[in-house]
Amino acid sequence: MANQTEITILQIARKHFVQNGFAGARMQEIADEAGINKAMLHYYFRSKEKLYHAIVIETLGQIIPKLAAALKQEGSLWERIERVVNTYIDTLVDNPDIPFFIMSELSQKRERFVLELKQRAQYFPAIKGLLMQITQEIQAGNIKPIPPLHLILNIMGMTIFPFMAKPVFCTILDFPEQDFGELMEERKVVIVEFLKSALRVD
Amino acid sequence: MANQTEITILQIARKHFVQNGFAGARMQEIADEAGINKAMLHYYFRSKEKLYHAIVIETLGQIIPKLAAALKQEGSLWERIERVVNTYIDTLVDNPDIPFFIMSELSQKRERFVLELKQRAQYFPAIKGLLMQITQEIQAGNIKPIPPLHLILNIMGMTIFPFMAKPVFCTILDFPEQDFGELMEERKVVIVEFLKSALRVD
DNA sequence: TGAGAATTTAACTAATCAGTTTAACTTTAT
DNA sequence: ATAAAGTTAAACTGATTAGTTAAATTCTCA
Repeated sequence: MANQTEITILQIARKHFVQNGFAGARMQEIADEAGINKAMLHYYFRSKEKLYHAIVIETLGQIIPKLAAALKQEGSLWERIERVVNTYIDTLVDNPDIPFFIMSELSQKRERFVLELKQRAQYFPAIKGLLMQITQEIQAGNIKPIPPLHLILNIMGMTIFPFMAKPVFCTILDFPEQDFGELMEERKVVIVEFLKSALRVD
Repeated sequence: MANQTEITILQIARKHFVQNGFAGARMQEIADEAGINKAMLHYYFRSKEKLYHAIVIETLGQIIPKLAAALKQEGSLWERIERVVNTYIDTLVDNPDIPFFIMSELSQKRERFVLELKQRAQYFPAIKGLLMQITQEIQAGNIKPIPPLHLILNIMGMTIFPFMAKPVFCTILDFPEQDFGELMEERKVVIVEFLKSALRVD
């Protein structure tokens, strides 16, 4: 179906944009690898710029709704944190080039990307809800005091960063790349336990 | 002096390569902004590829020796961790485009970059020393057991990730970008306290 | 002072690539 | 069946850009 073709194109094109940058990606090569020709590629997406933008939309669509769902569901602070960590890790194990694409967006089209984020502000209350829940738990004396923004940065950093650092990490520490997915699975437990230990009250 | 000119060119060129990718960066624009002309730019660096490579060398030189020094110095595990965290944060506050440049390297020239890292293997024993020290402290019962690789990922993630996520973080959480440096200064303390709390034994 | 290095300007080249066009062929739905 | 939409191949265009060259000017320092 056309729809399936479009999805294939978007996936392959994202790989090319990540590997070569916007200016370095070749419409001809994207078409070749997608099994269509250049005319068709323009027929579907009109221009390189519009193709790129379609990928931005697609990529945000792959992660923001899942994350918002994980945050919106009822549950204790720990259940929520666990869902967020698991959602990130599952998504990034399946789509390891997402962080690289977003970083290149932030490098090259920061303003436009931030605008795209703001248009999805509907999803953000979920994150602010998490912030509020952290504040409440601190006030109730259930977790150790910590500035909530720092806690959020800690959680996201521990969860997302390893996917970005994979090649450097594996090189410097002689860690085999094929075992990396397994290590990330371990992290689902390790991170939550680490957080619980860091935040438990005396 | 020629040397100062070269350093200026490298700084400006890195900015252009980050903002536009390798293929998208323009030798003419780099020359213009560096206050020289295109002929001079080629006179200094011979080609775009060699200029790019010079930036890789320069960038690695800005971070690896500092980090190795922070790790090599004598001291307790906590003194070392504190030095590493402070070194990263200071370097990244001063050079916020380094993470973006390295990510683009990892996206576009992963193999070559990994090779470049391996050539600096002399610096890595310092990191393995940290790993060993963690293992020893666990065995001595001074800190809570945790797989050392995960602990390293936690430290690096909490420290480095915020610099990568800055625009997303500030947008989603309505945090003013001009206060970001201050927040990172806070993190020097917050991260170490968080680690101590997470690793303290009952 | 004088030679060699550093720097500028401007024009040139060879190659590349996004996007268009045309003309033919195939599939799909009515 | 037939019209419309989907698809292909190939050639073309217009624009851009890395790298070169040559001729002139300025700087450096021995």
